[in-house]
Formats: sequence, structure tokens, C-alpha cells
Amino acid sequence: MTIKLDHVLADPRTWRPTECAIAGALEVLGPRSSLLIMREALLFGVRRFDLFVTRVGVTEAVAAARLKHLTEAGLLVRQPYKEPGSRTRYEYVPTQKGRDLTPVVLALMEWGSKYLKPDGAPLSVVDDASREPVRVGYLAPDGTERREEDLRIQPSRRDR
Amino acid sequence: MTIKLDHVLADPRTWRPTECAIAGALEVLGPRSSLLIMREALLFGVRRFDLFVTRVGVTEAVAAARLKHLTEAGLLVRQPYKEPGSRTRYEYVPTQKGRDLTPVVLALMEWGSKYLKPDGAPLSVVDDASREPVRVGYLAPDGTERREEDLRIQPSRRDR
DNA sequence: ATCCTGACTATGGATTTCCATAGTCAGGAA
DNA sequence: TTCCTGACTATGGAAATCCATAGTCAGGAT
Repeated sequence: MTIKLDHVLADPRTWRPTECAIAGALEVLGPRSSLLIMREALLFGVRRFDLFVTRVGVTEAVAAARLKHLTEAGLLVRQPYKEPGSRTRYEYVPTQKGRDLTPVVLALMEWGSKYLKPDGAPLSVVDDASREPVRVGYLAPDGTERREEDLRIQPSRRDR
Repeated sequence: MTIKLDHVLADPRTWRPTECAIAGALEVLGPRSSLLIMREALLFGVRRFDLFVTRVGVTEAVAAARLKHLTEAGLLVRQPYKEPGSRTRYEYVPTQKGRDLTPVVLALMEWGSKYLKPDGAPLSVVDDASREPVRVGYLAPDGTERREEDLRIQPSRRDR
């Protein structure tokens, strides 16, 4: 294994992951279509109901259920908007909580592109200025890169 | 939206994400327990069947199905091992393909810790040397950080 | 007043995921 | 030879997710 473990975590037989943040995240993002909805909202700027339906490739019932769930979970907000000559409609806009899922979505995209699209991924993420490819990685507070071998998982200090 | 879009992608009504790498990744990682199995294997060094069962909190049948699926998908390999005084058994070890999912898992953990654990996450990821917190972010080829506003999504060049 | 459209809601059924419980199977230990 | 243990497999059923199809509903357009 490459990531180091604090000594109290080192033997997995002696403890269990309670209140795991990953399990909690999957509670919200469990259904497959949830992340695909967020993909559309975060990466491609989709806001409207029927575009979610057609682009995610899911039925209206499923899209409605997911959008409602994601809205209740606070990842999207339902905002009224009005195009001239149309009545008021609603669009689904990512909140900060929703936007902060972008690294998850891009990390998934990077992994899928690398391992599931041997002919090359259809889309790539680049630096807007230099057009060089951008990847997901680990960063220290000062913005310098860390590799997986540099990482350690430890219990957070909950005392004081 | 913060990420920029290539002009041919700008209007989501004019195209559809075909062969999406994210959808492909979710095909492999669809069931909730898949990612929890990978969490154990990648972050906590779990290798053995019954530890996956107890730590993920899933039945043996589900664990067996997931381990088989993840093995067939090439994220884990089933390797024989032998402890003295025991017969040969098998353990599940992440492959490179599996290990490359670590950013996804850590990104999910970071998001879950931030938004679902207001009392503070039970575990944190730090730099092994400095013990400073490490976060998931975006990196240019030279290892310098990029923010979301610096990113652009564009079709990959498939010609030539 | 009627039509139309975007945004849903409702119903029924197939499939997947999951749990609980029980059984199997290969060897080392006694 | 029998027991035990770790690693599964089998069965039955509950629940979640999904699809296909059809219906509703609000209001601007005509």
C-alpha cells in the first residue's frame, strides 16, 4: 500500500470505520443517475429539466426524483427564471456544496478516460491559458504537489 | 459556471455526451458497496474476505459478488498467500488500475468530511513529513496548481 | 376559448441491490 | 477421524432503481 496509516489505524482488525465520510457521500450520490445529473450541471452547464432527461438518458420520472433529491440534499437549488415570451419556469443551479463535487466528477472522468477508453477519451480537461492537460492530484496548503506515497491518514484531533 | 467550455460544447442542446468516461466508470463502481470495498483496499490496506465483510458492513454474499466483479474488472487481483500453520488462502490486492481510483476515493472523502460531518471528520489526510493537511486539486503538467476557473473542457483531438 | 409546450406526476413491471439465514468446502489441528 | 475455521455459495425475500407509457398542469400564444 502506498498511503501511510497512523499506528492506531494500522491494523484493520482492531477498529472499524464509523461515520465514514465516504459512506455518507455515497448516501447522497448512491443512484448512478445522481452523478450523471451532477456531471451535466457541473461540467456542461445544464440547468433545465428536459435537457437533464435527454442528456443523461433517463426517464422523466427518474430525472424528477434525482433532481428533487439533489435539491433537498442542497447540491442544487431550484430557481425561477423567465425568458421573454415564456412563462416563469424553474432551473436547477449548483450550490457551493454542489460545485465542490467537481473534483470527484473530474477524478472519475480521468480514471474512466485512462482505463475504459483505450481509443482516447472524447473530452479532455486543459488549462485555459496554456491548453496543457490538467489532472487531479494532491496538494499541500502552499499549493505544491504531493504524491500518494507522501500521504498519511490519521485520526482528526477531536479533543479541545 | 466556472469551468470553461469549448465553443462546440457550449450549447448543451446541440450535442450529447456519448461514450462518457464518467458513465463508464459508474458502470464498474455502480453498486454502493463497490466503492466501500475499494476504500478498504486503498486506504486501510484490507486484503481478506471476512475483513471486507465486517468493515464494509455487508453480507458475505454481497462482498463475494463485489470482490468478484471488481476482480473481473481488473481493479483487484486474487492472490494466494500462506501463513505458517494455515493452509493457502487468497487475498485481494489492488492493481494499478485499482490504485488509480485513490483520487476519486479521497475526493469523495474530502467532500463528505466538509459537508456531512459538521463536527469534524473522524479521519484526515496529511502530508507525512510536515503533517499539514493535504487536499485534492488540479495540477498542470509541471506540478503547479490550477483552479477551477482556469480549466477548460474541449474535445480531444482524434484526428491524426 | 382553445391549443401547445415545458415540466413534471402516476402506474406497472423488470432488474438490481441488498439482507438474513443456512449450507458447503478445503485443509490444518486435535 | 473428527472438529474447526476462513472463505465462500445458495435461497428467499425486501427494497431501491430503472424503464415505458400515459396523464396532468400552468400559463403564454393564437
